[in-house]
Amino acid sequence: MKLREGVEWAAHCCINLSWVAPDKAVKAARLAAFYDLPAAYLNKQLNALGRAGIVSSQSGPRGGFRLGRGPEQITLMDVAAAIDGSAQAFLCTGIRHNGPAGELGAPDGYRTPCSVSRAFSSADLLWRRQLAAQTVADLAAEVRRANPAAPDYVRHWFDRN
Amino acid sequence: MKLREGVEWAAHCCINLSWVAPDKAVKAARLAAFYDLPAAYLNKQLNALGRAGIVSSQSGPRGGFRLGRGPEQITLMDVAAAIDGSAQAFLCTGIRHNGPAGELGAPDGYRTPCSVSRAFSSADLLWRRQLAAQTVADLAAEVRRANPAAPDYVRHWFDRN
DNA sequence: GAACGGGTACTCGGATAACTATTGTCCGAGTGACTGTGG
DNA sequence: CCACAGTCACTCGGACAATAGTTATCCGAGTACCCGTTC
Repeated sequence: MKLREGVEWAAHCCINLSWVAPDKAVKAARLAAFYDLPAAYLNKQLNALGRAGIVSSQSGPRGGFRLGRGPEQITLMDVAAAIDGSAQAFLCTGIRHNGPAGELGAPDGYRTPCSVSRAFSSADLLWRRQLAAQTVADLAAEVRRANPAAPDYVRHWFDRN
Repeated sequence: MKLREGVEWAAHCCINLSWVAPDKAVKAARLAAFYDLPAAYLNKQLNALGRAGIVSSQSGPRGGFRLGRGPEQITLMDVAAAIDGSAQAFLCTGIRHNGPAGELGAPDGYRTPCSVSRAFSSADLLWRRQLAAQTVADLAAEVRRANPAAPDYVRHWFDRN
């Protein structure tokens, strides 16, 4: 089980975007440069955030990305789902319906869902709840507590160019 | 984020193995036939379970697999870790140390762990706890509740050959 | 009749190949800003 | 001086390639059983 690397990038970018002036768009290349990331690929991830409404984008000169809504309205689950998809980790393929095992459920098939599937779903649910409980604003506040200079530093760095 | 398909197979096989006589080994081909799975590939997964001590294996005629310990001692987390690896879903690559972002932590580097990483770790922890709280014995009992005929059916089917 | 040794068939285990998904790159479409011209 | 049209440079967005990871297959190593032989 592995999350795509883009999730990390996207989360950090959201935090940074929460610190720049709301009316200022930051272009992908600039966001990438802050962490030495491949610009074109980060752009791809930001596209995904855009499709999910987490950021809004604008083409052309003075274009770029900005948060699509307040940072307290964006959860980590939103970000993870936008980049990595919202499918749950365990996909029940229903193997118990195949072969001799299928006879057990006859004649009307299994009625209750697979116990294995339910077990994993319950774990998934906790994972999702925990991510949904943490917003970009929360993370930004935490970063600020550990490093009070961060917001200003970020804002000014993105203001240049 | 996606778990390997083998996790599902392994979980079901563990449940089935919990129902056959403890001194009877079941060969991979037989376990596979029960669900119409590719035998050689399932064998690979069972190898992984063996390396983790979840099942014990024996070569040669009358060989096969059996549970390495009582089903109440095997958690779903054990199974998932054996097949899918125990690394957590979110791997912090520490991008904040790269490029201009790295200057923020200067001169002695960041001291507290990345807030994004911590957020995902907390979700991971809940996921793991939930899986670790459910044993193969629990799942087997649940299957039995939904379908009381299952244990006998399985035991007898695996007894033939 | 019992014990022993060799052969045989069977099953796991890891090495090898095919395939799918993720990661990375590139170029075209769209957009706003700038410049020069005319009123 | 102001308004306007044309041109240009810039940035996103999706199409295309490279790489890594997962899925599937195959053959060799090891093991217990069976059978024939010998004491």
